[in-house]
Amino acid sequence: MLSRMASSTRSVDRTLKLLTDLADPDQGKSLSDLARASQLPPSTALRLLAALVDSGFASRDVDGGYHPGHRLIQIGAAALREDSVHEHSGPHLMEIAHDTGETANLGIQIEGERVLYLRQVASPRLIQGVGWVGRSIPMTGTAMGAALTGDVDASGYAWTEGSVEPDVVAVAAPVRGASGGIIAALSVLAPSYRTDRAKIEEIGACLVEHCRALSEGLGAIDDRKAVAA
Amino acid sequence: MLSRMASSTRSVDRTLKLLTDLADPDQGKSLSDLARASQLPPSTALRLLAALVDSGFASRDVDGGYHPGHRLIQIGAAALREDSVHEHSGPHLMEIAHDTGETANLGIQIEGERVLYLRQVASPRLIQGVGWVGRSIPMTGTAMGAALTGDVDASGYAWTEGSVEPDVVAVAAPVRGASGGIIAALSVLAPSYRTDRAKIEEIGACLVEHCRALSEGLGAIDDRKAVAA
DNA sequence: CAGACCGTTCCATTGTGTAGAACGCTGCTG
DNA sequence: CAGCAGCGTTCTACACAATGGAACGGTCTG
Repeated sequence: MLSRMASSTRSVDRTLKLLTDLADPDQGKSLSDLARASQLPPSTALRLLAALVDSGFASRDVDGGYHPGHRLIQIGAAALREDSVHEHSGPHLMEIAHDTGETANLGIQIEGERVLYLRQVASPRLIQGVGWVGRSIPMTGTAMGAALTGDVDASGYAWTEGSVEPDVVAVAAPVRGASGGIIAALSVLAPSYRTDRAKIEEIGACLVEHCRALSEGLGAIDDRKAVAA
Repeated sequence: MLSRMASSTRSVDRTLKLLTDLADPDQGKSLSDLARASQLPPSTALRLLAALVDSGFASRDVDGGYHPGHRLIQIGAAALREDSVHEHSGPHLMEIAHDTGETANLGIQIEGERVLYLRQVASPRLIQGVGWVGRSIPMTGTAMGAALTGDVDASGYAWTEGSVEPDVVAVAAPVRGASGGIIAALSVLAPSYRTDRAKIEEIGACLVEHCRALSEGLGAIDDRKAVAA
């Protein structure tokens, strides 16, 4: 691993890595956890985390554990607000969740090879435990990934079974921006046992229709340049 | 300004400052703008920003301007998801906006002295231009601030006129967590000309009711410790 | 009680971050 | 058209900020 001859900014790179780990829901949040995840000596991790705490990017609870800080929440909220897709998808997601009775999601492509769940409206009747917002899944083999690459059937949607989780059907359709390119995807996740072929078609039609409306709204409003680069 | 003898982490502190400025909607986004805002020589700012870009925290558009990057969006989404207040306030905000016909907001206290707008549902009929999410206002003299400090009238809400913006009435009520402390506030913003005393009372009653329901939901679910510290 | 693991402080070493100088570029303005 | 101002960028020698090993006290386990 003698990589990174990029620009000689070790402490900064390390701190940003720590910051990323800090926001990762799957990670432990103790000093040693974070130090180990970043392959740093505890003393170094401690100092860098202290800098994050000083700046409000992290906070510590009484047990000494680290959490995302208020500044991170502030910046995140501001960044999301600048994302017009996120902004306008809200009502559509709610309608989709209502009409299909299943969980509706908004996803975008990040880092070229993954899908980030940006927003989620849970099935109205089902009290759903897991939230996927902020997590990412691979592009390949998933309905979201197919939709984001434009790999959809004649009706305009893609679907898979068991790709994200076992016994779950995923249906997805692409959202297009003002430039015509695909900038996001809407999807629905539903348990396999209550999802037959007819249901999938119904969901697909619903998604395609809402994606069309959402794309139209986005095209009319603004062309945010570097939002999903 | 000979402060910060804190812990000797200059480059990190500076980078985090740049990151904060980057997400500030009111700031210019060119290299010189950011360098000036942080009082840094351009060469230094360039290198630190390059580190942010390398890590995906920032991105550059074709003009050379800087923007929040995908990682920032990812982290922001994850951080917001961990905030149970944000999560559960959604339906309440929508109902409030629907029932009152005005814009409903969720705010929390940050840095001890300011109120951060975390979430907003615009008035259903009014196509509202400005979004306040991610921005902050002072505690003192605002309805949000009063609600967050518990400074409410007998009915359980606080209101002001013209404190955030001229000719706007603000009404706010506190949300309480499992520990009983105030962790957030819901508010409604309405133009003065269509808001008389009776309307304010109506809005106040609506807010208090929803805050009660929201607090109950939060108390029953989970006690997120350091979320508003 | 020994051992493991934790968070934290300290400090000599060194390598990373710093900022000034210099360059090419674009867009003003007299 | 020449002159100037401001931009983004590269390069470099120097100095100081960042590093991580060692050592300490605390808590938890077996």
